[in-house]
Amino acid sequence: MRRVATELGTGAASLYAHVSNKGELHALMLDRIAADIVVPEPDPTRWAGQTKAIVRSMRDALVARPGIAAVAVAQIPIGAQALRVSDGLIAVLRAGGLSKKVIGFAVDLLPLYATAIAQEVAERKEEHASADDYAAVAQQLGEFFANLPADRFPNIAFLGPALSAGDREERFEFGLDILVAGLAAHRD
Amino acid sequence: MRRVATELGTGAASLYAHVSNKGELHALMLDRIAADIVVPEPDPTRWAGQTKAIVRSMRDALVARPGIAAVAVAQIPIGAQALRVSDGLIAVLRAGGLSKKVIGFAVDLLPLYATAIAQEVAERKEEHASADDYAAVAQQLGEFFANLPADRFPNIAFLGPALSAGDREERFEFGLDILVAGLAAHRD
DNA sequence: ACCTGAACACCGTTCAAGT
DNA sequence: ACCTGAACACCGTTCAAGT
Repeated sequence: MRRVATELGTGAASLYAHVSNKGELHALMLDRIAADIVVPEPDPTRWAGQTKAIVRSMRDALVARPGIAAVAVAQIPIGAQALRVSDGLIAVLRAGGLSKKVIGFAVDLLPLYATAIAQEVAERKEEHASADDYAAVAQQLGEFFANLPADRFPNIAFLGPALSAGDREERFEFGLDILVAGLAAHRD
Repeated sequence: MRRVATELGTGAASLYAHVSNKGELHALMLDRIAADIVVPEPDPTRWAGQTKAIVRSMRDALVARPGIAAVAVAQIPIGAQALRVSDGLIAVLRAGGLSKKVIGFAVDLLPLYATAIAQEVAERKEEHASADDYAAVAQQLGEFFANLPADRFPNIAFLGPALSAGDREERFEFGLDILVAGLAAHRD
């Protein structure tokens, strides 16, 4: 609140004439950010790809503002923009032929995934700020796993490099694949 | 740090003789908590159920300590207990016949889900502390969606009560179903 | 109705000083 | 080697006082 106020050229106390607390400001910020999320015109033949595109867009909108993902977890989004996105997501899932029940759950599950991934990115970025040493940390972690006692952790040893394979993007896309494949499997 | 120190009968400064900062304390706490997570003896015929059981156990361990889930997002767990759990999870997924590549990704994705769900529970609990009015809030939210203009949000309107159907447990189990079904679909 | 300065009740961390 | 009190640099929020 103090930093926001400073940015606006006032004191923190002045903000309380416009929002009742930090939570309300967060909710307003989140809905503004939701305006960036792109929802496509539903196409029944491409529902899986369209669903993925929406979740990607959600993640991008959150990742672009470090810190906001942590705020998103605490909120059920009911602003105008959030409703637009929810409606668009439901439209795509309907086009995919999913049942009402599955859609009702998926409309929570998919944003949860986007938020969790975005938060992970933001939180880890805090630790080792520069993107160049992300690879260095990843390699260091790989070495740590490789040097673990194989008799105590035989399955970690079995997995080997596969445990730390792939960058952030690949891992995100894998999760997206899993989720959409799982939704497809739940079609009646 | 101040509260922990008070609980221990000292001042906050004393803690810095044992941990270098709050993050290190969090890491230690997280590994302690991981001791509660139960991993079964792998049974190839029941890998899906066993995978679900581990994720449930992860969520339970986190939900039992409000606030710790938010901490878990920022950390790659490499303590002794976390490694035990990872090894056990990999063992079950191996028994399920998943490929190394899929296991390597799944060993991140499944804890991410447990953590995200646990955080949601903790964060929302802060808002409306008593569990009795959880149902009240849920109903209020259902009414809010029901009263939305159907011409502006036709897909939300189409979904109707399905949008807010199911309690927290059902929604968690649905996500678990989706994830495990998605993993099963990725078997080569 | 909106804004302000000052204060209140908090934080995590550091550091010189103690044993 | 371990502990301490005091201080530093922060927080979000309230409230009487101003316009």
